[in-house]
Amino acid sequence: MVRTPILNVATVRRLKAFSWATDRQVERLLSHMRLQYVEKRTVLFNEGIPSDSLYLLVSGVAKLSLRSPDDERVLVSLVAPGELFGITSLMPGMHRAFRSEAFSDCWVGAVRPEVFVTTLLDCPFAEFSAMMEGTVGRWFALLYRYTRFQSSSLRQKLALALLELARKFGVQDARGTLLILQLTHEDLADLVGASRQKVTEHMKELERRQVLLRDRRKLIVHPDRLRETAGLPPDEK
Amino acid sequence: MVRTPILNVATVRRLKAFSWATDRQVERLLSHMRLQYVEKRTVLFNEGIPSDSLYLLVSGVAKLSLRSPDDERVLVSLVAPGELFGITSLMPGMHRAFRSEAFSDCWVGAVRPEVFVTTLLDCPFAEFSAMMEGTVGRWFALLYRYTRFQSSSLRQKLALALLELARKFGVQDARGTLLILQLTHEDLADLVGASRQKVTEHMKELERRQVLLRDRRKLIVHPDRLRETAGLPPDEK
DNA sequence: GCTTTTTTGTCACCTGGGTGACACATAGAC
DNA sequence: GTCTATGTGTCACCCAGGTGACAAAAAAGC
Repeated sequence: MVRTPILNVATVRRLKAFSWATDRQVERLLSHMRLQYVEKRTVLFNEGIPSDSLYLLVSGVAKLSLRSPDDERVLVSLVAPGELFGITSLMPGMHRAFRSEAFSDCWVGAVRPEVFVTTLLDCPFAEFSAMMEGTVGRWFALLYRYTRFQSSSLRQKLALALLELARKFGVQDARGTLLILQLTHEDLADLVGASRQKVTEHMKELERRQVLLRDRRKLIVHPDRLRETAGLPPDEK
Repeated sequence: MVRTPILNVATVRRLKAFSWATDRQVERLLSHMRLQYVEKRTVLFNEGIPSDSLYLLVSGVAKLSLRSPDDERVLVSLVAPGELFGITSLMPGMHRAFRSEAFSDCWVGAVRPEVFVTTLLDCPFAEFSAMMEGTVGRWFALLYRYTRFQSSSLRQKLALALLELARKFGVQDARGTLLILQLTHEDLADLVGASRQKVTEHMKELERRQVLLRDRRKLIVHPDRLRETAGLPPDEK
């Protein structure tokens, strides 16, 4: 028999995430929080689905993971009691980046992100979330890339890195997406954490396979073929 | 001869980061922005120093990097024109996580984070930044770990992962820091992106070296020795 | 133009860590 | 307690990618 934990204002205010909030704010927040018991191994949300809730882990341990192209599981992080998770819900229209499941039996509180923000910060949710996107959104993309790196071959890492560069520095061109950037193989090597020599080899190979081509020292890439070599699904944007 | 770029309201509003702001907000923000020219290879800020400015890259390319224990440079990201960077300044008392330098000659605008937040969001900076820390702070820590992973051996990765776990799940114990968590070697392997077998080998080795010990299936670690094996400086907290 | 420096391309060789296989230990389940 | 699951420890073998070395090709100075 599982006893429902008591979530009172004093308990919550002791958590680092809320130490700065007032009693009234915490009170209001709690009144909007749906508490649920989640059994070990149960999936709370999956990667890729729209995110409409922010979670507070009340007790137990939660796990954030993702499934790589070759179907390996990457354990991104373990969530400790008192932590907030499911943060993608704070950014407009963003889908879940990771899957979350209970690592042990858990008590979890869920709030709508709008309630969370307006209660604690007293500013419109739309503005807050646009702000988040403009500032930390980029960091998120980075984290995403690095978690993918975890289980990738050098070739895949290169493809992932080039995709990111294409998104940031690419302009359309008759032959593909032109990167307006002077990148040496050494720069790429530093970006993917590999040796310069191997990067040279793989870049040659990618040229041979028509995934990219070079005009002097400018790169022209084929995003869809890059996605393919990176083992990503064929474009969702 | 370098021409100072013109930063007017219309130009700035076209940037993704500000598309949602009003003319008046952007105007006020610009009036508080110090524009500076940064020559290629010049360091804008170094890792570890207090962060008191938020930057907008106006033109050129900036580079975020870090120096790993064995002195390799890790290129974390390249910043494109129109992007904000130096985001650590939005979190209370946080130091720069990465070094930033000009990858090409750049024009950069700097604002105080308080001005940025109060202008665009009209809510107290202290609250906003506490909120950021409680929500995305954790993601930052993750990003930090992953960037470090980039140039680490398996042994170092393990040490880094265990340090993070100790911070989250550790309780003081006569023999060290006890992790209140039932972790299998397979879990650890998924966390650092390695095979279960090698994790077993390295864990044994760490036990032999007295970096950690096991009581049944609970781990007791020695954070300072872990820092050492991870190649981190001996604790700054 | 010529010279110097920086990048690229390609070797041959080495090593950290992946893989599969299997024995042994531990911990739940009953 | 016994039985069965799930973890742990340790092999032998293989391969992706690191390292060093050096030649060829581009850029950058001048």
